[in-house]
Amino acid sequence: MQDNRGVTLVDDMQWRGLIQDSTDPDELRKHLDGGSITFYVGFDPTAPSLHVGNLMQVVTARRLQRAGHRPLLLVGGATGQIGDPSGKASERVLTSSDVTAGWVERVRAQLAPFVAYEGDNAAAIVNNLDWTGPLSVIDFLRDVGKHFPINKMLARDVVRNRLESGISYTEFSYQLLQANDFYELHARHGCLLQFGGSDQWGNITAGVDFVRRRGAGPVQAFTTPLVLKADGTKFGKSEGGAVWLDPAMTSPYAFYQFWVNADDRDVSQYLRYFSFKSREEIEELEKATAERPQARLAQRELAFEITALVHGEEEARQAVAASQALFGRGSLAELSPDTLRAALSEAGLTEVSGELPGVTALLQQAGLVKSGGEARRTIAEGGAYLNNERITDAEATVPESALLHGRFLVLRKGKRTFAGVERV
RNA sequence: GGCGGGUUGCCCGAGCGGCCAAUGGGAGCGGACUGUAAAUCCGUCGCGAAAGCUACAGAGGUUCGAAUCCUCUACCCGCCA
Repeated sequence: MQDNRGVTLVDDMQWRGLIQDSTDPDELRKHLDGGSITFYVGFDPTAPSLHVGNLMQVVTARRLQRAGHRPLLLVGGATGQIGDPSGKASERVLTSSDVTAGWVERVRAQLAPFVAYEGDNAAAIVNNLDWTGPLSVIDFLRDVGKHFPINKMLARDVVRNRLESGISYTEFSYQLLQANDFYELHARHGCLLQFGGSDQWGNITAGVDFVRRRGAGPVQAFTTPLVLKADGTKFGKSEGGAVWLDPAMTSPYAFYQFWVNADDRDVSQYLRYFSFKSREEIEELEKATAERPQARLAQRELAFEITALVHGEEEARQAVAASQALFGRGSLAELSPDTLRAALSEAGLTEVSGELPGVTALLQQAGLVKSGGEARRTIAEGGAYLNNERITDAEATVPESALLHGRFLVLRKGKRTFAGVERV
């Protein structure tokens, strides 16, 4: 399987840096560059939405399908109720079953648009609760547990790190469930490959071994690298919180802004990981970044593509337009009412009626600050702006004449956090 | 089961009975410089306009006055059995 220049899927993935570990590089190449195979990647519903940290897996699944392979996207209705100890310093508090059930549905719906359901390699979304739920304890212990030597399990880093701080039998058992998933998917759908984040390596190889021990397989696996940021902070956080894929939790505008603000040092790697642009296009953008970093061409292209992928082209275009309107050098008064309203809606628009509150209350109502004290402090620090003009007096009131087009106010905190107010 | 130590603001971590809303670091936030970048420097960082209020695991108590002393409760960590 290769494109017209003889570049295979695995070549491309290696160039992109997508393959961290693999069970057997030669076999992996045979599978991925050979015919069409069925693969799976799992997502545990640990929140009401996926976040950008999950995007690597989502995009990679899409990438494999585009190359002709058949994706099984697994939602962890069962494993999500148990809790994966991988990478966790302490036991997690269980979420109630019905809450998890709700998250399962949301995650399932969220995953759906990223893959195609037609053709020979039509994707399927599966839920491990379907086969784990009906499994009796006796069957589980006899058919699954028997293949897991305790001494091996205790030696795993994930478990060893927790021996001191404590780990319950529940979390200790997690990898058995995930291993069994691979077996079930192999048996039911002929799944030959699993991939996941590098923190999943232990769980994944447990599955590969398990399939073999039960006399099936062989099956293969690989992991994608952990996404790192040049400044050492965690990837996927913005303004304190996670960047979610759900537009109700992170607006498309905020989502777009997250990518636009990518560090110059990181943007090239992000393009390789997340974008479907060709190697030539990406190298072109890398050159642009090196020559004119201030233009942020690579960031803009990345942000548009990913926002369009997650929220659709129309939303992405609106995020771009809003960003241009708010960050453009032009005067806000010159923006048409429609443009202004659209931009502010993207950034977050609060309605007020009647008399305009003072600037302190306004900042608070618009959600830019949490308390009146913080509003005052921000003003004192020179970090609050009304219609792009610095607010100098915390006691100031807002005159009617400040309303753009007779109804809008543009509030800003710091350099890049905007909020709109509409007088209705 | 016995003995000892611990529980402080988002995190780590100081804290003499009054001068403690609580040292310091990190994160966060703002400013300057820039490119809505990085690095750096500066400022800020419970609520309240203020008076004041609420805070140092929880509940009581001693005291004019407690994060600091006493008692009980919960949780954590050592040592012994």
